[in-house]
Amino acid sequence: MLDKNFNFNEAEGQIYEGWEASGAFKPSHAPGAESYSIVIPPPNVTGSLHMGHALNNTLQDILIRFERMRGKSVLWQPGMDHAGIATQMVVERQMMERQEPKRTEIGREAFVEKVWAWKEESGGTIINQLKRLGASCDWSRERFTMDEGLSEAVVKVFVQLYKDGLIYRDKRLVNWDPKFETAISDLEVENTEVDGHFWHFKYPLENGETYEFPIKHDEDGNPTKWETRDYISIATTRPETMLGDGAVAVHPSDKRYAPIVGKRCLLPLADRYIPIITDDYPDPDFGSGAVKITGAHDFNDYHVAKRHDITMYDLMDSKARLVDADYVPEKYRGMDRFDARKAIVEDIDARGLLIKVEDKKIMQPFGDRSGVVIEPIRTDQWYVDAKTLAQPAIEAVEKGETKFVPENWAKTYFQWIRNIEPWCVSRQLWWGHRIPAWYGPDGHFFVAETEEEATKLAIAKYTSEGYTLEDINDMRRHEHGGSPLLVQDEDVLDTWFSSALWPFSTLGWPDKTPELDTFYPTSTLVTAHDIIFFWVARMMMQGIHFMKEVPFDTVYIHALVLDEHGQKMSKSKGNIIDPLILIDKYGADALRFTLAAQAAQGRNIRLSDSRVEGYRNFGTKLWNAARFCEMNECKTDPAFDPATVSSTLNQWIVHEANQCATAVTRELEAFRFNDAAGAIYKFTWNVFCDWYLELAKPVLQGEDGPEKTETRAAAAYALDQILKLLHPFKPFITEALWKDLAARDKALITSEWPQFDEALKSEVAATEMQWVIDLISGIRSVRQEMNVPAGAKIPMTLLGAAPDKSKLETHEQVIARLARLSDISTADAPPAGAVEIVHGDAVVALPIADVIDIDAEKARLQKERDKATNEIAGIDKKLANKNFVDKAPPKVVEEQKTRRADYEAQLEKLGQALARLERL
RNA sequence: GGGCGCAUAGCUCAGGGGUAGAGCGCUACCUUGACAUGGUAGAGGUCCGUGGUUCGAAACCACGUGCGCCCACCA
Repeated sequence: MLDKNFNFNEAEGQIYEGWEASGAFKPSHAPGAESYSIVIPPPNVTGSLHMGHALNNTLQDILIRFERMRGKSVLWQPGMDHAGIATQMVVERQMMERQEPKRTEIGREAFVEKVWAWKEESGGTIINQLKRLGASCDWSRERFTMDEGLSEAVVKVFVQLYKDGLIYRDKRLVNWDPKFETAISDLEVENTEVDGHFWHFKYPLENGETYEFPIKHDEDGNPTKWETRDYISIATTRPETMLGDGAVAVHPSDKRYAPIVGKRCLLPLADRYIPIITDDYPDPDFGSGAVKITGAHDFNDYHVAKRHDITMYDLMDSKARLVDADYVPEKYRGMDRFDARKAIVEDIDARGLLIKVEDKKIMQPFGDRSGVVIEPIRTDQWYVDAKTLAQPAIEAVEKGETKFVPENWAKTYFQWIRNIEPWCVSRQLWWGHRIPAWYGPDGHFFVAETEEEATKLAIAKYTSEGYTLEDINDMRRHEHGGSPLLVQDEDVLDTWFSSALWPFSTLGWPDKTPELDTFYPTSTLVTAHDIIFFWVARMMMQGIHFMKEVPFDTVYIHALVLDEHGQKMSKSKGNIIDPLILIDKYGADALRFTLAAQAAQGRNIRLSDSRVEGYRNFGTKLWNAARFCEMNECKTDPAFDPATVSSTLNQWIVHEANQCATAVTRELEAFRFNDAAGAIYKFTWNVFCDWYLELAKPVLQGEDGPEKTETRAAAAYALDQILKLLHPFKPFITEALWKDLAARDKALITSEWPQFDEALKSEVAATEMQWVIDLISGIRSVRQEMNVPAGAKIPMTLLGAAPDKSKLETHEQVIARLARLSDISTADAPPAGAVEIVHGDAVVALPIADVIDIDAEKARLQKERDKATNEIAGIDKKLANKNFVDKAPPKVVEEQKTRRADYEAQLEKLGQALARLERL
């Protein structure tokens, strides 16, 4: 006997272990089975489960369980990401807390070892959390981006792209994170508007030259007043970079500055002279119209400097301190950039060259992980030629080889990928895939899979340049102690470089494995829109380049999970809802169902506790329905054939279950998780529990016989259908019930998904049962309105034609029970003093004269009559419209006519009932 | 500056050319033998505004208003 409630805390773990132990999570490889695969978006090894993961993995698990039950050979490939910066940060922080020596003190090797140790010890908490959620990944295939196989793939890809000319080394301006002292890609920079200042400086002209600068204009913009200036006015939001100015630029059309173009001005503090040049970049209407050009510290200026061959002065070191260089005045050397800013403004002011300071909102770049201001710095880095790789990735989506769902997200994808910039992939970190490039003498470098390979390349290269082997050996022993000929690049690759390979690297590439054969391209990628650029686009590029096929058929983009006020959850806001707390409180099933039920396409999800509670209650409802079935010995009967049931009630539930299966299947196929969840919810609660079980009670609790036997089997059948259809959403409770209710040869997780079956349809039964349900509802409604005590039983008389009378007869017992009737009769004329309900073609009379309030009853009937009259008026208006009758589809016109007739009939009966009341 | 999205019940949100929906909340009644984590019955809506398309618009289109988000080098 089942307990009164599902003890999910106790059961979930056991059930999960049972699944895993049975091998249910592995692909079936059943002969002839279609394959279906999903690669998990690998969570950071440092991570713990947040609500975004919960949603993401719930949806994946729903698809996986659905397809598994549909008989496909299913692989959900799990794994984790080494998350370069994030992990390095975590371990360094930990070392600091333990007051251990710093990373730089213990050296690279020791540090990397520590990270691995940390990973073994506490990395991957999230895997266990995913298991608590019920994720049915094939854990035997778990991968890690830094494990041997995947690292091999990374090296192969890097070398191949290099050979293809799609990876190159370049010195250019890059986004530099001074906290982590590494380059980062454009995507890792977050531009945020902050309060800043706009400083206006005077740069004095060389040799005290002067010019007339217009300061007033008439309506037509012609200057009316001039002043004599011996300087050019520039404005900047970043005064500290002025030391690196190589020029001042104005727009060629800017007449104000025409007299001084080509001349030079003094760069204050630096005491250098720099040219005044023209370029299209300055906007004459902004600021003073003159822009200082700092080629080495600003992306715009960089391009201007390149165009005009203007000297770039590198001002900052890796920590964004001013460098020790002859072009930096001694005073500022070694100063932090912000200290330098302050000092420079003061010094400019002291020289009388500060015109004014304005407050100004400025867009400032921040490192997405470090949170510090990003500094554009010139460095040597490795770049991927993303533009070339992007081409086929664009075409693949254009041609529909990969589809976005909702398709709108394809626009976002296109917008970015069509304007893609070179991707900086090198990071000055220690935790990650080391770049397979080796440097040798004379500035040569060699890209190869191994040092041995690189050495061969080097020897060939140096030999070709005329060096003898002996020379090379000399070079090898160049320094005392024998420095090696080649030194490997110190840098590692961007984490996303390895995650871009995830769909094929996890399946065994570069080896030709059966898994690659079977499961690539993967079927569906489930992810949120915030990593379309970081991840989806890059997987598309790498997947197509290396596999010659797109990595997935469909990219399903789900919503972001927000808090109940619509705010993005974040630690700093303190509004994080921890999925594990919800799981403890309401069970994994409840959380999963909530997320699925709210996962409408193209919307954010606002999560609230009450919703989760509601869907936990749904589980309890199901549990108790099952308990009822158990108590009434509704056992699954293998010999039961739903197509041959004889009672209308059973035909109806079979029909409804079939309809529900069709709906759930259709909605899941279309990734409409919310509609799928809604369909099974309604069927379970509003059809099976509210009506079927109630209607079946008289039979189940009545005398033994064929009808009772059939009903028991039908109830068990319907319940089994529910368990199956609900299983992807609520795997634990359904599996528990499946196991408890009957001895089965298969666990629910591997049972067969209900398929639509034409033979199970029964519109006749559906119509008949709807009549019964409406009748009962109608009587209940009137009872309530007339304040008939809930416990009181009252008689009822039906006035109607033969078909209605026959229906009434069939279902007399349940109607009496559910509507609380003492006696049911039929008649041709209504009894006196009765409340009358118009029900289809019939009239239901409840002779409760002694309890009814005549006026209230009149009011009720009048209200209904008014409603019917209004409806008829509305329909008449339509039907009177010639255009409507002519142009609307005949079906719609017919519909309106039928509706009108129905209301008309109702109106007539209501009129008669009112007339009878008048006579009382 | 470009791009995307959203305005429907008190709250959170589905839906979608003809008849307005869910969950939660609210009101009244009900400890009836599966379930009070429940049952029954209710109240509650100018579907943001304006114009257009259409026989018909809450739905489609345009504009407006308000609110989000993404991308972007205005110093």
